[in-house]
Amino acid sequence: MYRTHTCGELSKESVGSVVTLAGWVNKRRKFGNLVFVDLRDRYGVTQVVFNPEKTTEFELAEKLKYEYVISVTGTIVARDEKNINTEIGTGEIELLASEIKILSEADTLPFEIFDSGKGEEDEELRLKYRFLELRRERLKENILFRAKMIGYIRNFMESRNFVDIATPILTVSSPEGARDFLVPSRLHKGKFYALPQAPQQYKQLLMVAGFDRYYQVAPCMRDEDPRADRSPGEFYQLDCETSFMTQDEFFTLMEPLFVELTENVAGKKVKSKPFPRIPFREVMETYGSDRPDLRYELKIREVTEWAKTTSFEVFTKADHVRLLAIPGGAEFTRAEIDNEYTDAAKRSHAKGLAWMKYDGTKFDGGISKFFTEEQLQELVQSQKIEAGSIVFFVADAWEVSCKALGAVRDMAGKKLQLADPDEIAWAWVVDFPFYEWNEDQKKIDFAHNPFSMPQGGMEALLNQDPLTIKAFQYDIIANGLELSSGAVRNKDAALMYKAFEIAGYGPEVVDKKFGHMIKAFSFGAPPHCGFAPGIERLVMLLRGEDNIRAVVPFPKNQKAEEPMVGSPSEVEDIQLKELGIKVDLSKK
RNA sequence: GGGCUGGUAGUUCAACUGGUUAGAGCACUGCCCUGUCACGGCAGAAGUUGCGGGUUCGAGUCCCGUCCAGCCCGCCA
Repeated sequence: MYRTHTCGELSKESVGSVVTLAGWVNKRRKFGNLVFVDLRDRYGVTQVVFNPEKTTEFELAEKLKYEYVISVTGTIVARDEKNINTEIGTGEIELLASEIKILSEADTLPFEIFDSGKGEEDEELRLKYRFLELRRERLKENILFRAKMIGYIRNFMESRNFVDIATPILTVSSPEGARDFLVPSRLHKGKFYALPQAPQQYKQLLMVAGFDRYYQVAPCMRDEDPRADRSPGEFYQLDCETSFMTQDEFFTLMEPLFVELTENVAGKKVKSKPFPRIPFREVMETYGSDRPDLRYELKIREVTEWAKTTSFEVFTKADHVRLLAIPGGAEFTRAEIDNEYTDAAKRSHAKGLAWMKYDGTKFDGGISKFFTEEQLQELVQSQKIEAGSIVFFVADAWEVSCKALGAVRDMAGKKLQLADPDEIAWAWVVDFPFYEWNEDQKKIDFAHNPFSMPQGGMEALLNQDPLTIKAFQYDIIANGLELSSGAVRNKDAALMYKAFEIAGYGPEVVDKKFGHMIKAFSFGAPPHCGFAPGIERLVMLLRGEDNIRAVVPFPKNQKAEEPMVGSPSEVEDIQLKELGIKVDLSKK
């Protein structure tokens, strides 16, 4: 028998019993005639003591090195009062060893498992030895949390009559959306399957089929470049869809899941219940982002009217002038303002970032000299500027004036540590625009999913300025992350043809691309809506991680490679031949 | 595809304006140690400073090129 107990479960109650533990040598402390080993497994750490008077295998114990795998039999003894270790769960006892088996030796490690809290090793190295990094506490806990969370989600979904249905992995390529991963077909040379970017069409077909409530922890594959919060290549979604529910009913159905995950699984606080439902336009104008961190206030305000009364040309000529006053920001240095905040604003396409500081009686620095005393006092009164604030301005088109200050808001929130790490501020963003103006092609485009239901239906499509039509399209956001988009779907053929017509697509295009969907909808389709929160983002959010690779067991690097197994790789010529594929690596 | 930051021992970092033999912690090797828990002590081994070229009496440090990594933009609901 390799073990009778795990390294995390023994306590004072077990004193006197003979047990066998197995695990890895986490730490080892040698004295001449006494060896201590911290034995680690998935469940915890137990101290093992080797005393030459109690074991005939002391020489073996002296050979133990980091990460050897051993099995030790001995007696559980209580530690003396002064030797109790309160840092570990099993700190009141130790295993006095009599017998030891070395199950596996370990080479010198590329990095230490026991985390001494210094800097992090190069990520390339950690990915190459991911199986070692996964032994570390933080990563191990993230992976265990992920499993626990998915288990909780399944229970929640099942208890509400959702049915777990698997949809195809080998499916069909579609030109819109993200770039597809392709899989060549052997039986149909020259043809390709595509890996699903999301099971969007299948889940709608399941609604037509009458399954009523569907869910799946679904793998999604997209061949796009990664970001810190975006996995290269593949990720998972809690994909779900419901029939016969309005948008508000759907929110009410799903909200408890996020509350419970926050409170029961992660042990954190939910900032506001029920979750705020903020229209897109309002969230943009107030926070400068469609996924703001709502744990802190810092609201952007429009001051275009005030700006017109000044003689500062940058302001009087602009379509929109907005400001963001940051209490405490008067402390910002010139270098911070110029390099960090201005840079953030410019990345959001602002031409510049104007600022001035307010000490409670007067404004100083930046653009303050362009305004009269009366104009400044009016600003203090109307915007309730607090003493010690810095006031940032962006004068530009609507979107830029919002987004640039949103980027400034993000940076201030991070630098001033305005967010409580133990709090999750959930919210629904609703009323996304159905269409948007494509400046490059000078035409109207779908803003998001063309299958969303336009608010106002056919009436709106026929009579309203398309750019003012809203969709039953929503996001669930938290702490600056977008967890998911979702929508009430458009299941009406006439509505769909009209919606596409406005975006410049004739019925033949719709039929070619989506004929199978329209056909399905023509045989009795229930009204339906859903969403698909990202699993990795949920874990990141609930664990407070800011890199997606910290919550994925075997992630790909920035170039979408997996250094450990060496994917992607070349394949045998015979494999290519079977597929009728020739590789041409010449440029262009 | 573009921008920013970085690349020094197995690893994490240091080396002031160019200046002796490139240092330290952890890991590794050997020895000492019976109550440690980031144990301690003594000794030791460990480096093509990413790579190539240049400037210089002298380059880890300056210049040019190149490769690699992370983050950001593009892209991605």
